[in-house]
Amino acid sequence: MPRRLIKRAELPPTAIEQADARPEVLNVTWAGDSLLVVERDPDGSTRIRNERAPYCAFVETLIVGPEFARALRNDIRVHEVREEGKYTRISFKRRDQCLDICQALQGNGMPTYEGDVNPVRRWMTDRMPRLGNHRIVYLDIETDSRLPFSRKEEMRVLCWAIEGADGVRKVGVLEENTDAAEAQLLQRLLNELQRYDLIAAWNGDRFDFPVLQARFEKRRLSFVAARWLWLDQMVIFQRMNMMAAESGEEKTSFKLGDIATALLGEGKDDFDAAKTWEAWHAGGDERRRMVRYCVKDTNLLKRVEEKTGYIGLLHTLAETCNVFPDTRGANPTIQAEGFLLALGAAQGYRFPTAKVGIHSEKYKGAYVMEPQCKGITKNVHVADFAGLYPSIIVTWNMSPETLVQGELHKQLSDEYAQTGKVPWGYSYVTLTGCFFRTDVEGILPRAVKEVMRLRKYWNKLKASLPPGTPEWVAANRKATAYKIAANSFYGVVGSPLSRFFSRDVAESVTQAGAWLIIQTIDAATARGMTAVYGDTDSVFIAGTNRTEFEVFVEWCNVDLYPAKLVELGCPENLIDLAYEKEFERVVFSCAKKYAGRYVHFKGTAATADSKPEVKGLEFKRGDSLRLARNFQAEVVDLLVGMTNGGHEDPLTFVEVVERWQQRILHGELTLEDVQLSKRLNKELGQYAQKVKNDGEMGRQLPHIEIAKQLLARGHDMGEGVKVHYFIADAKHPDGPLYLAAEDWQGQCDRWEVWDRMVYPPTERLLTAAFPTFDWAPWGKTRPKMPRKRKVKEEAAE
DNA sequence: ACCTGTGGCCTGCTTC
DNA sequence: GAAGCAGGCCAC
Repeated sequence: MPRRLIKRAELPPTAIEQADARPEVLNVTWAGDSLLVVERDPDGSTRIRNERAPYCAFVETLIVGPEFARALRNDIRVHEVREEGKYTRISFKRRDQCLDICQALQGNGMPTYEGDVNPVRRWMTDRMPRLGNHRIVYLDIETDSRLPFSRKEEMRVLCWAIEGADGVRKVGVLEENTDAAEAQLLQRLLNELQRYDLIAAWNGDRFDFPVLQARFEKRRLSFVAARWLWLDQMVIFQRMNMMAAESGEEKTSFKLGDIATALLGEGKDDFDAAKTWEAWHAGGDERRRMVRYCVKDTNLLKRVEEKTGYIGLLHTLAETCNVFPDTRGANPTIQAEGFLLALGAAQGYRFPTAKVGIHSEKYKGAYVMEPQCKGITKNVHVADFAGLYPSIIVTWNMSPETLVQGELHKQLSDEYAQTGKVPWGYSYVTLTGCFFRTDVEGILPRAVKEVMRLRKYWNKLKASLPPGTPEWVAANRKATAYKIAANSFYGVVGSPLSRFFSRDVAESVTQAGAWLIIQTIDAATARGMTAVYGDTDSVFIAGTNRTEFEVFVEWCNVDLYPAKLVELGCPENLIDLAYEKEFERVVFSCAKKYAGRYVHFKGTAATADSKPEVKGLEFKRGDSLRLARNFQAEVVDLLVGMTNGGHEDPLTFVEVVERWQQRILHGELTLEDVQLSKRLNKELGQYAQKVKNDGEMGRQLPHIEIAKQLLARGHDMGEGVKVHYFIADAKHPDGPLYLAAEDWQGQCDRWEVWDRMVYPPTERLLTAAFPTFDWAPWGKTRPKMPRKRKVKEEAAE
């Protein structure tokens, strides 16, 4: 069996990607029964036009037959019936009628296709328009600080600042505290925005955009939101940065000031944003400072983009997936839907109408091995599967429509049980018992292959260009966009809310992966090596050397997998194990938590400034104490650091532990040292609240209780907000006392900070590295409380 | 039309 | 102190 079937990287991209002379489409929005289409002609003129919203469903031409087609044409709800080859398109006058008829046809055993597709997506899929080259503008506004966000309708806008990607800056300041002056201020903003197509603001979806919308309406300005794409730059930063963040410190805050400081080495202007009203009211220098602060913010937004290129990448992804680069277009489901519907349409394939209200049991996921080694383990070799899930999808030809179901599945299972051989024409997944037909290529494997082909094309082009040039950056973005798209397919198949959901397919993907790892571990063990760890797509092997392990990996690729996959009926083989790195030493705290230092990474020898690899430890977590992170970082450095590391005497670490213990119990502590940060992942009201057995309301988690307090003080405490707090007194008579960070007075519960928050994470790591040494005694610093007297004794007095 | 997935560790709260 | 639950964040 050939190891590689895809050799099409030389071919040019599809026609979709080639430049054309059609108008650029900047935005399409669904309003009532029409679509608002924003377009720009080659001469640069922009216009908004109305189109009838397309409400369509497809049926199979062969099944529907000419007579039923006639009946449909005579139905008053039907606008048009058109045969388009294999499928017949039925257009409806209203969306609810389209959905009703789909359900009725489905009930009568006539399958319908794509009947639930949103009209904007329908339009995009039918047209495959040329995505506009959106002119980007960064925006920030300052509003009356005396009002909370919940009263945005009454919240006067005090000033605005915009900066185009081209560097053009404009500012507007409220002249006087009157409605007329504000109307004038906002009208100027609207005029300036006409030159742009995409508006980016930090936290824009939760603040700037809704406030502006509310104020435009309040001041009765004529305003069509659909003219622009609205992009919350913070949301895409969070999404794209998730993959890149190195330490926990970077994750504690998504405030623009903190991000800019970390990224650009320069934060926001020194100005208290909670005092905008006072600053505006004072006028003069105070007011000018507020305006400067606002201008600086928009400039930071622009520079964050120049540094990260995330909006540029989003635009490329949007182009690739036939969606718009706004906040919504950053969702993987939206991207995958856009890509798959477009690919299906181009290849004459339509997807079944999505069923509503499916909810399903969770399915089994990846294989994670308990670490099999204690202490400091030397010379551990790591191999992983390249693009595991996409390659499984192609190798087994897994797709919702190639999955064998019902009676045939039973027949094939019986046949397999009797003969011990996978029936011809099908592939088999051992751990789920699912079969996939292999006589036709599934739409999902087809999509994965197309994405892989295009990724190769752009990578090859990138390699031919001088690094850093605009052409190189563009090719790099294209390649990255395709990689992201390829990885999102599996998640979308596993999501019950997506139209491509198939529990069996998703579980077969993960279980084929688990099976592959287990085969690999078994083979390594049979050769006398020791598998010490593995997670999803990786194996960690000790008791071998570099040459032997290289030979083993090659043998897996050339012999082991091909033979096993033929037995399972796989039509091709994209499975590829790659030797990634060797750890000189590695310490496992538990599954998903370890630290190690390299001998080499992908063949390149580690140098004195190579950083150790740290996974999952509190050092990497944004919700741990800074003191806990710094303490653990020092211990990690002594354990596995390149220049300071390599210590193997526990007493070296005892000194460090005692120094940190003294510092925390007696030294100076700042708020930043001891505060915890946790996100609100729901609206405050959505959190479960229990009633205790005694009838009182139970306590909620500290960050939720604190968030309620802050809300009462007028802070915005919506979903996504990070709550900062600290432990003031763990032994307070009314139960543990947590306080909001803003209530910091320089005091906290030092014993609690050390015993419960700072020491345990590192204690676990030390115990993992030196299992025979007792690390517990350093963790009990709180003095014993005088024993509480029993109520009886008290009463007797 | 809020919404990619599962596996795993850990904390805080309540009850037994 | 153990067990069960909610919730957050991380590995993949």
